[in-house]
Amino acid sequence: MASDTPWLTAHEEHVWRAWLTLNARVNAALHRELQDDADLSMPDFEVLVHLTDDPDGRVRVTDLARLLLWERSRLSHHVTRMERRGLVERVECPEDARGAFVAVTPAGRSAIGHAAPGHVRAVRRLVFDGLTGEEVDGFGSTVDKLLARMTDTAGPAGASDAGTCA
Amino acid sequence: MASDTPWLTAHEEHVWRAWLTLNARVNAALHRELQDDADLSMPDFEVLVHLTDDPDGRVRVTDLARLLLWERSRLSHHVTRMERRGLVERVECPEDARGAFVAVTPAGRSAIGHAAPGHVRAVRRLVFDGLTGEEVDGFGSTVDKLLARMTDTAGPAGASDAGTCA
DNA sequence: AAAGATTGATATCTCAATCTTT
DNA sequence: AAAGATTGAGATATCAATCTTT
Repeated sequence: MASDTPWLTAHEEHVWRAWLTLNARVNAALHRELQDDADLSMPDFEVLVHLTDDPDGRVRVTDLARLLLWERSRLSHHVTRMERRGLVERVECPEDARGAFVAVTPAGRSAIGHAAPGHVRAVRRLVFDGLTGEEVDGFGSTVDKLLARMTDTAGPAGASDAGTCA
Repeated sequence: MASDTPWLTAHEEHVWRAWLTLNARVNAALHRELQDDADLSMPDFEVLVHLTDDPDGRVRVTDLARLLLWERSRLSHHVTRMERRGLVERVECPEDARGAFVAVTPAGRSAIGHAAPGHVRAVRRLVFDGLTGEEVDGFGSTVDKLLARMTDTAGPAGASDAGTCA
């Protein structure tokens, strides 16, 4: 390893490793939870969260990709698979024939409705229970600060902002 | 959604979403960094970190899987691919003919040596620069607390502890 | 039979084309 | 040509067998 690189301090190294490990464990636990409860993967769940957040239950492909921080091609493949399972469907966009919506189906709503309570319980149990209000606050503001600093530094493509179809 | 589930508070929900987003962005940035610098993926890098941490540069398959929080089968496939690229090699275990070591090759050491400085710089830039010492401390102890609480709750298989071959 | 590890089939992700509409 | 989206090929991940040694 090159000798002129400022290395992480022992404490930082520890924090960094702990962060990586914590993430892996949280993801694994939530994955199992969703799988057992509703036969959904985490990506499935994320997609459904954003679709059901919309009043009309449908979001333009590019917008959804931006919300998810995914590449459009990944989303397209994923939608194809979820469509095959009846969880979502593609809907043509009247105002722009190039575009398309992804829309939740009743089955999709049912699936996330079935999954959400257990998922929320798991997030609570894994992340928030046992932390003091002070800790949650400090944790949150630190995460926010980190996030704010990199908002325009990373992430695949900062696409347009067309909330509606046009 | 069922009505008797204690939902996340607005603040917790915010923290949780921020956490997910931050992770996605950090991972994406580090991925690009490693890819550009040394043609390594994050999983490649993680494997090499644990191998080069060992004095002999080799670790038993099951132990490595535990360190990585991976399933053995994933590791086996990954080792096959890394072996094909000359980064690691499989070594028979003399004391237990069932077992095997994964060992770094000189090319593997060279690759991680080439990747490490940029990677460390990126971690510093993304996560630690701009945080006060207090914030880093608070962040670290919170992450530690979370991690400690779930140590035996999650993760694929808490395997044996054979550090050496036997 | 249990432990250590690998294999094969399938699902998913990534990257570079491709296709259509603007 | 640029924007919106999809496709196909190759890489990686997951899950359930399988194989060998203890």
